[in-house]
Amino acid sequence: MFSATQVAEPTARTIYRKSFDTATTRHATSDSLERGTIRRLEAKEHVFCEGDPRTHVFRIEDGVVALSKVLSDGRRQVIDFAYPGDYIGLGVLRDHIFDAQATCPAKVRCLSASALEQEAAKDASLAIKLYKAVSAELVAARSLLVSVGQRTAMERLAAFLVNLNSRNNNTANSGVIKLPMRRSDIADLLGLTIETVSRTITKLRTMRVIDVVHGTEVHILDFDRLTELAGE
Amino acid sequence: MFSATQVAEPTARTIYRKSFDTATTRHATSDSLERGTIRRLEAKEHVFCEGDPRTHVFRIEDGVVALSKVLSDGRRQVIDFAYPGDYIGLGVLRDHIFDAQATCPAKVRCLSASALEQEAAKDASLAIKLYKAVSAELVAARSLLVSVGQRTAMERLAAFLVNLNSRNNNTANSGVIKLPMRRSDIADLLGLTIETVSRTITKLRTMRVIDVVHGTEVHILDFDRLTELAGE
DNA sequence: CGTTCATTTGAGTGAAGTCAAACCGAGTGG
DNA sequence: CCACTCGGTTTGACTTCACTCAAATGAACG
Repeated sequence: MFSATQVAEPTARTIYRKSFDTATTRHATSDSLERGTIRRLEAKEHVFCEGDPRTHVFRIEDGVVALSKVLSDGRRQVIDFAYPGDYIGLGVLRDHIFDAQATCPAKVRCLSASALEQEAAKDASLAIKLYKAVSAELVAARSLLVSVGQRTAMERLAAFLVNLNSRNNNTANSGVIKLPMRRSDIADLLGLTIETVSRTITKLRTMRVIDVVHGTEVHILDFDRLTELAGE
Repeated sequence: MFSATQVAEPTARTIYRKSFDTATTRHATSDSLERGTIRRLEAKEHVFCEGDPRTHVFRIEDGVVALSKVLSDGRRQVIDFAYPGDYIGLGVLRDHIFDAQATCPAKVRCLSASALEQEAAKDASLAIKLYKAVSAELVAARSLLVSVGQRTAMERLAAFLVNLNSRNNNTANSGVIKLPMRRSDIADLLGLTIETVSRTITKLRTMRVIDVVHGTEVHILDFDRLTELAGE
């Protein structure tokens, strides 16, 4: 809604999980995905805003960036949380149609969108990586849509925690989920209010399914029950 | 939930609007997008089901196909309506994770997913077409997510009608929107119940914003008011 | 230790859901 | 041609889950 004045280099759409598996990335030409300057962001700072020209694609290096759409009356839908390794700003549109905002101190690598495009036009393997990355984002978006459209507050929260847990599992294994974002970010992701998110977390605690430390760290006490609550 | 026994050739994810602009499609190699047998479907028949191996990609030739996810307790979220020219079944996963079901008699062209993949690996321009197509799907999915997560029943319905209208505008210009699907399909798309959809349509009629003929044809009487009601 | 920002908790309300019944063509067959 | 069925839609009465408004609590910081 404000800040983010110095929008150094804005770009497109967020790539999701496993975006560009880095193993196969170290290729002849496609190291355009590796170059690029690092930009540091503080919590709440924008990477780019809706309407900005999409000049860059960003890879998250550290922290979390929320992609969101804000309606004219202030209602806000978070579309996705981008974690380290994920890309944001991919897509075909000239301008951004979402805001991208760090939920905590973060670092992003800035990649030239036009350079990426030109290279992809010549290098099918890079183009396919982009394709796969966006496809993964699509799966994530649709999965969230199912939650928001059909599930209860409890189911949405449980599914959210299970999802976050499986992401983190890829790196450090777990039962512990860091929540590096505000309740309002979670609420806006799940199509709920902060009060409902808070009450639901409290209920999960009294049910002894999770434990919460400092409000930002969730310990899963009963994983089976949690996945059960997530429904389907 | 049943039928669709003869799943001739299942495949991946639905490509959205403007998928593969056909103008540039008539290329050297990429006519793999043009070949392929036609399959006829009756209303409610499945093109493929969740869990089917993703062997084919389909282009809608006629009619409308709904992509949806059905939860174990029967709740259903429609993810997208695919119209003629749209693709369904694109993506990177081995199996389908959604159902695809004709909402009315329809025709689809069946394209081999593996052939498409192999060709894309050699032909950057085809790979980029796939990338653009999936990107467009992503925009559509996220836009729907904003509706379902933040908007009221009235706003969702109005936005849905405006969206359908702009699709049809590309062909025959209008003010008239055909609804070649049941109320339940619309309800499941918007995360509402059929009763709420019905009541909301009735309200739009009494407000003289739209008129409905035979329940399947919407005449827009006050387009400005409708877009206003869609909010943002 | 007071200010600020985020979260939690409480009490009451409302938009959309549920359950149930009526309505409305489009077949179909007596 | 009419009676009946059948799937889909509309309308009505009531309920509920999540929202709103409001206040209390807690954590971080100067």
